[in-house]
Amino acid sequence: MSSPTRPTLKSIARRLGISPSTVSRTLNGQGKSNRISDATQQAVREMALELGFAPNRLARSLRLKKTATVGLVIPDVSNPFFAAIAHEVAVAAREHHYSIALCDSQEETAVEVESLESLAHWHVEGLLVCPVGESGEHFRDWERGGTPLVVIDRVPPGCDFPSVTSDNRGGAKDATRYLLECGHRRIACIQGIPTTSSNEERLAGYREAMEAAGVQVDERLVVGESFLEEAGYCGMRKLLGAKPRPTAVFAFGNLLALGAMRAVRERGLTIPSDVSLIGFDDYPYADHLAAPLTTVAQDCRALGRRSFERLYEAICSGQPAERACCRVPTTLVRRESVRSWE
Amino acid sequence: MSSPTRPTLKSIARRLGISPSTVSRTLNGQGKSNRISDATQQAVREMALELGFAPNRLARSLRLKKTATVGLVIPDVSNPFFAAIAHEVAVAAREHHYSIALCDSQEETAVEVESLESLAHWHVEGLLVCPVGESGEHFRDWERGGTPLVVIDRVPPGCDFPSVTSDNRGGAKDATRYLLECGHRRIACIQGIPTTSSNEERLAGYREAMEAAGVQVDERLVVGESFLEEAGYCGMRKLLGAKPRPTAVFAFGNLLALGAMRAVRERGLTIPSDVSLIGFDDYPYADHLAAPLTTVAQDCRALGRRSFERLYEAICSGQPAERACCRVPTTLVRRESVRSWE
DNA sequence: CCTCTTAGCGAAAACGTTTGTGCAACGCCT
DNA sequence: AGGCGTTGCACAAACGTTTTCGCTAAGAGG
Repeated sequence: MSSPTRPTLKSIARRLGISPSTVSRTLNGQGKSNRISDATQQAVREMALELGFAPNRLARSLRLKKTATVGLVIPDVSNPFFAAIAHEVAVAAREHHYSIALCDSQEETAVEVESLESLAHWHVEGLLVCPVGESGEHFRDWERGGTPLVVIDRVPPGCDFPSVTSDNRGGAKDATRYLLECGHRRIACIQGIPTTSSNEERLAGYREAMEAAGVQVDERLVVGESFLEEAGYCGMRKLLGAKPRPTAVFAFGNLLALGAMRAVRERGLTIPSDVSLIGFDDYPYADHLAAPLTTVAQDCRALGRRSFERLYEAICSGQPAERACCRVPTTLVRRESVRSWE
Repeated sequence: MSSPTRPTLKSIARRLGISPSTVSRTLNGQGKSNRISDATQQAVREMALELGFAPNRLARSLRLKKTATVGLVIPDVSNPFFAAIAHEVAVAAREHHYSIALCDSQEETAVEVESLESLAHWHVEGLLVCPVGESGEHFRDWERGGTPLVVIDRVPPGCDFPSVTSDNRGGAKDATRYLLECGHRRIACIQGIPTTSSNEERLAGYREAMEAAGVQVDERLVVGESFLEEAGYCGMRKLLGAKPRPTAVFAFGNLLALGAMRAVRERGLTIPSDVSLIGFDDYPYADHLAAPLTTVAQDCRALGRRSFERLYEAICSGQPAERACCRVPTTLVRRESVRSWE
């Protein structure tokens, strides 16, 4: 009872007493060019409809060497930032009649490696990946396959695939400059995974702005080593213990900011009167927080869409996408988590 | 240069001067049972390693009639609630060596229908779907295919597939009772899509609690018709305009609560002094909101995991999963968005 | 009546696997 | 020497498509 064996080209052909090729051609709109009579075409279409025929895409893909599928590898889909990217990719893929195979690498490089292999087995036509970022060795293997790949958000060290990322340096620079303009001088930052490009760029932007303003960076004030909430919490605890305490903190990720807020709160302090905070990434809730969060908003939708489109072009052209990095601008959205000193 | 044609069973066989079947058997660990000599097996394995052989899962699936893939259809992956489910499903799938094909139905039934079709073409072995919920007609077609399907969160009208949902009625009852205990009597609610089971159940729980407390439900105080943020906003605006104004509002979704907060804020009012608010769904940010949100927390992880596991069992057993609905308990997390009247 | 088009379709190979069956060659027993 | 069991592998079909090539029959032209 379970499987009434879906109809196939063959079964349709058999019922009509014709050959599978004829059925295939009509159903693919090649009836005219192959001189299938209108009568036959009619019959085929009717029968297909009646039986609810759906072509087996496995067989089709095998034959055509085209799967119309792209892989999407994401460190954690439940992170709103990545979720937004995934959403946009899914929408774009649908528009182009592509399917997407999703893997959640759980922020672990080992899982990421495994995911890449799995997707290779499925012969996806292209790969979109937000790398965990610690290492990029395993991407070498992928490269040999000749399947296009586009990296999103974080570029792992030693990886020169085409990428789509936010303008991290610019964003961080804007944020830091803003803090400086507000009169802050002891500005700390809680960074993410230090080896990732996005982190490095943000750090660079931070340093650059500090330097331009002629204020020395106190190295004890740059803390953190992962993008997770816990790291934000620990980082902020450490910073609050420092003396003199920094007057402003720049958190390099949404989860980091969240953890930082938890630490501040736990200490009985308030933002921004006791300490100012700026985050990276925006989200709908930011507006309603106890201290509405000033943050460097990334355009997740653009990230998702642009990356899919670059990949799609590469797939269609048969060429790997241009190695160049595509930068999506960020915008500083000013809310109320930064205190102004005059 | 693009495609150096990945190695196949055949190519390995040719190089070694043996037959593809032998290669297949060794690589599948059936060497012993098929009396392939150790020498041959050695040679095969080495060659496979050297060429970086990866079996073509399309061909494999075609032959085996097993794709080791499940479809996941979600109304909006960027919604934290669904994102959490997706994450958990992805993790569970990986543990069972299953791949997942993702579709975002964009909260539109038409897209959902299309997604189902697409996934059927791919011959996924099972389907997990969080339905948009307006209608369940199109699920009938799926049923004929004999492929197991599990519905998550919302059960559309007239759909009797196995499902995994939160204990919506219980959760809503708890929340309403809590409001009553706090002394509220004029309690409004902003509902989501009225035809969905989750909405109906929440509404039922609300009514039940009200009735049990002997307070009449004022029908003008139940507003709303979608789960989107905008609906929450409009709903709250309407409620704030009512006279006498309700003292408490129960929003049936996370986005609804968000929209409601926006409306309150815009009106220059505060939660909970001017109006109390309870939400449905929990999220990490709730703690840090201006008025830390009291909410009925759903166990998204359990929802995701349980649904995958039910599906997996159905797949393995060859039977469709039990029609019964699996209920995941909710917990009321009390924060500070509800004012207590004595 | 013979050839040439052209319309209309079928046969078969191929994509890369898996698997049931067949079949040599070898050793062993009687 | 003949029979038998075992070892070690090859052949071929099948999964459901797509596509190249070619075939037949009818009509047109001479």
